[in-house]
Amino acid sequence: MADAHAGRRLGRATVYDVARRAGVSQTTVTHVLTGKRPVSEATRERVYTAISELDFRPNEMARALRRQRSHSVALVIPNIAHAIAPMFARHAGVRLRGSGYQLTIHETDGRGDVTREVVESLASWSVDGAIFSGFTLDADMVDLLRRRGMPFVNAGIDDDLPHDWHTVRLDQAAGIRAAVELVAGRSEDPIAYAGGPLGSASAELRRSAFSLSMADIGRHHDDELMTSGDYTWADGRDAGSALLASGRPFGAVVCANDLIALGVISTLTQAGLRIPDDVLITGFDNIEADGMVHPSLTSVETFPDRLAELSVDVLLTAITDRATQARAVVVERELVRRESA
Amino acid sequence: MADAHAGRRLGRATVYDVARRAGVSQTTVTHVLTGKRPVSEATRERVYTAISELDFRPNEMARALRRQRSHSVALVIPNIAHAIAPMFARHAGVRLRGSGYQLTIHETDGRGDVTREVVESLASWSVDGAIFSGFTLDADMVDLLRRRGMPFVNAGIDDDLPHDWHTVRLDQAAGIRAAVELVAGRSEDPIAYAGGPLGSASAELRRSAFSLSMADIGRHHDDELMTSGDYTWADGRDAGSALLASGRPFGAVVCANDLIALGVISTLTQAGLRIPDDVLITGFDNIEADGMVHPSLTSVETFPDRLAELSVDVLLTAITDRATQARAVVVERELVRRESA
DNA sequence: CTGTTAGCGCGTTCAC
DNA sequence: GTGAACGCGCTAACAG
Repeated sequence: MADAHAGRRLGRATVYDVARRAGVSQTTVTHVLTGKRPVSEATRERVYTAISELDFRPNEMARALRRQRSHSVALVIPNIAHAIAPMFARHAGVRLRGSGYQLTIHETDGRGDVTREVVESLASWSVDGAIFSGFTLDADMVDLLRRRGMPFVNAGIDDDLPHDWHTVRLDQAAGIRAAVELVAGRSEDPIAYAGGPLGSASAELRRSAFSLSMADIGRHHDDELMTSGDYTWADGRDAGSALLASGRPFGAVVCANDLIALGVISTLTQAGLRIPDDVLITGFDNIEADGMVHPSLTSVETFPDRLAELSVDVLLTAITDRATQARAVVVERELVRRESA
Repeated sequence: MADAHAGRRLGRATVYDVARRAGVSQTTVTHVLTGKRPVSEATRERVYTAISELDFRPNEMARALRRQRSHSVALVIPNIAHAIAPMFARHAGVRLRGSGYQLTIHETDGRGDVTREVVESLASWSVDGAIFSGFTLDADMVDLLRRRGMPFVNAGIDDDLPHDWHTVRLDQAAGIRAAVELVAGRSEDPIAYAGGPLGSASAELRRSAFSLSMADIGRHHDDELMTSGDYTWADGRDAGSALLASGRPFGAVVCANDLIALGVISTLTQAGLRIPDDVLITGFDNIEADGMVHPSLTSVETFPDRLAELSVDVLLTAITDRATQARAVVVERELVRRESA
């Protein structure tokens, strides 16, 4: 009988080649590979030998086409080089590989149109699910994802709205509260707040967490001692100047992130104030630089590893069991004490 | 006549659906999509209408299977969260998307066995080519890549050996030389060197670049004023202590990287020395923290964007024209002057 | 426990 | 300028 497959073999061995060499059918080879049905010990043995002799590897594209899923998960983020994104990506990747999945990374630059385009493309790549991290999905996008039947989780979001999709939140408020309690316990003087940009959900949340925490511990906050600006070192310097210019005395500055804190320290130090003797400073994010500056910066740690692992776990559950109700997980934050407070 | 394809449509529209709706054949739809053969204006119009009406998107897995290439390239790195890796990944991704490619990232933790496994898997994903960054490929791996017919480029390597494959090197020596010349022009006192780990190719290269540069400008280097240690802040602190303990006077410390430099500054400052008045300090890598410390750190910049773009360009050329001779590109480095020197 | 057969959705001959 | 038909390599009914 003519061999329909003979004479191919330009590149790598196929299941068919393995089957022929092992003297079995393609089906059997597949089932040795996937373990989806029992194969006799002897046959399996022969198949494995053939596989290693031919240096066979299943073609993942063919698999994905056939199965309609690629055993890969997408991470969709604004910027892979930003803040905790690299750590998040790293830990998510490790966790996923542990479960037999591959991670692909897609940047959006924070643009909605790009995000939409990415989502559309994910479906055509047979991606099994997606993790959206570092921003909150809008209703349109959620709708699109659902229409495409793509399981997803929205991770690292820092608003405090209720959402009816899987979320893994960062507990902003708890971090700020810990910082407030720390400095309040160490200084009777007024406590200042160097905040993030007005209008940013995350910044507003941190700001109100500050006010609430102050009220909770019976301390009055002074609006003159609250600044706002971008999450940058330069704006942190400005914040420091503004606080000094206010003429109000203050014994501590709780900052909305580390870059701002470092800027504040820079200004105050230049003005002759000593940290932490004259003013206590706390940051937020616990970036690498915190331990390398003088004074080293007390900061609120986000756990990118926990965040990533929880996100992956939630997603994998959603992939396996598409009917699960929307889960909302919260990742705690923790104060890392250093010299500045 | 029975329609063999009728009744499917569980998920997304296929070329066949588009063809039927536009009243043409699959073939024509494909050719409208790929532009690989002329299609009359009228037909094309009808096809496009059908495409948008059905919200059609080609299934990338089917394409990849058919074409034996996925229009994607792999970035293989030890650790996505390390040093310039995030920036590299970002710029490589942007550049690739600009050319219609998708980037996938694969971490190896610096382990040879993982690297090998990754390479094997790349072939089965029909990846078009690979960028290996942050380490030098060994002969075995190169051999494997060639057997698999996978175009690749080895980027961000910092040894100075000749290689017969596509490379994009970092010019270590030029950066060190610039630092030496800068501090030599500003201080007549002996120049110290705080180096990286003994035995690391990169560290050895930087160290010898230091010695050579010193010789070139007619300055004698003192072995007592040369330290070694890991590329960490802690080891930088030790380096600073060692230099002080040597009892030799020195007017500058050229450091093998920024973390070491920040550690050195930390120690020297604590010992009462003023930077840059008493001692000039230079770093290497130009990390984000450099601009946020006091004094801010003069450092040697690596251009991750240039490195990434050149790597992509070399790779794409190799993919297009597999016969090109091994290319060796060098990315310059540049001194960024700040307060410390 | 094993084999036969029919596609997954597309690109690409070969024919007209 | 357009179609019919085949197969990329694999998995999954269906059969025995």
